[in-house]
Amino acid sequence: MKATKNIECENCEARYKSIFCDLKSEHLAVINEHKGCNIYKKGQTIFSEGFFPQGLFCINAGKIKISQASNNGREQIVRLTKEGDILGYRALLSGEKYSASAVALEDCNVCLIPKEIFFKVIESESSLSMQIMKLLSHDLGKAEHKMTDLAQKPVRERMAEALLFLKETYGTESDGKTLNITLSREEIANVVGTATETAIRLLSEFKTDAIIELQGKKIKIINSEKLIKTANIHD
Amino acid sequence: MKATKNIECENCEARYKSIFCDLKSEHLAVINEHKGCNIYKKGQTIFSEGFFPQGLFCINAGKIKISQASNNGREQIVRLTKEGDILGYRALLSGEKYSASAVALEDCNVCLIPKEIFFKVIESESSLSMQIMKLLSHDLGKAEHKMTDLAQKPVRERMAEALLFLKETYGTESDGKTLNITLSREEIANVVGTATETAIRLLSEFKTDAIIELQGKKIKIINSEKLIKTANIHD
DNA sequence: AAGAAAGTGTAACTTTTGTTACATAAAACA
DNA sequence: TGTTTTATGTAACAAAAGTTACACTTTCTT
Repeated sequence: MKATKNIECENCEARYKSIFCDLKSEHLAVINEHKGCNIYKKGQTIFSEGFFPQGLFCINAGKIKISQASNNGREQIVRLTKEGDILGYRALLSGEKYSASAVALEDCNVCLIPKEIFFKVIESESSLSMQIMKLLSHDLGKAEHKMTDLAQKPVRERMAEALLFLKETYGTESDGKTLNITLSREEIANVVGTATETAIRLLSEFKTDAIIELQGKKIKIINSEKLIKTANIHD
Repeated sequence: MKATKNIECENCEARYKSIFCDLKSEHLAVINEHKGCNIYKKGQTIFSEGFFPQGLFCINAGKIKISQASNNGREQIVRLTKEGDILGYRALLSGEKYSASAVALEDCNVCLIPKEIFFKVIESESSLSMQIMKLLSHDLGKAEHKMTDLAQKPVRERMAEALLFLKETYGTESDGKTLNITLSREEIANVVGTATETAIRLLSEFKTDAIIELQGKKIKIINSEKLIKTANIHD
């Protein structure tokens, strides 16, 4: 049961932050004509692991997690996205099934560009290909960095790094300190790659160490320097 | 001190397995004209983390590991490549520094296409962009899968999966069982993401369990089914 | 609004995996 | 060829992080 809320691509605020920011207006018009918009409520699934993609999703508003289920019951959050990001491109471009599922972290407005239209536009505008290659290769860098972290860093350091990553990705509220994203403890654990209990324990420790403050699900970073030090970031 | 060994792209055997297999001959000629070939001895570095790429490497012959150093002294092998693969594209396409280093696992013959030439060819042949996007998105899928494994699977399962991955990547010798790749125990540990001692212990266990046979650095898979079961592959 | 369900927090316990230490084997080198 | 260095193997031990268990909150449902 998805509600629809159509937005014209020409007027889409999110577009200016997206890979479509420099798209020729003729191509934008084609996309606008064929796209469909949907509202997803918090917790709703945008796409599921194992299915073939039918098109490319564009996020007009809202935050979305992309996660992989593993057969021990836990899940791993592999990417986090926000307005202006595209979604579902990995599977679409590799010609594979979705290797992960996308679930709304808050109410979202997401458009879908049919795959034929998307591929047509890609072919006719080589700068868009460049943008996408840039996006993919940046993602790959991030993923490989996280691989190394998971293989080598203790959970404490990864938790610190995850909080910094959340700040970088979603920014802060007007106080400049409170993370502008609400995740459950389980979801935080699934970003870090640890058990929920361990995530809770570490957040408590960070609080004791006066690195963060906790008010329900809200996390406020009160000592950035110490957090960076705790993350022990290499390079 | 790199020896050079020039090969014509037109006659390059490895090209048929590469992203350049369908390249128009006019573009191939441009690449051939500007490329440079080098021989790298086993253990030699092709590129190093932290430097900016000057072009795209094409592997004519030989196997190469791509690994990230972390500040605890250990390294993580993030990709393994062979003849027909390209090398250094992630950093080149994202416009970033190399996030990993490439080291020859055996004597290699590798060509370098200057970046200006490569980007020129990309722009004029959109099917090549498609190929590269496919490659990148496939890599990204692999990397995210490994992320999830590292976060969730015990070392034993990851070791089993790594052996299957080595078989898939490099194949076997004529007996159909002995892996066609020679890695030190430390390198195997760096693929799996564990300590060298743990890797050795697990290989011994697999031997005891009659899953593999060991003759020096050579690994022979004598019970594929059991290995797959041990890997506990999801999906 | 009351009860049920889900999420959070804390602690004790257990398992896994890394670390240390040392013996042996193989490879490099002089 | 003998010697040094490096790699491999094994075991005991320590530390990290997962699991279990349970109390307490918050949120959802009826």
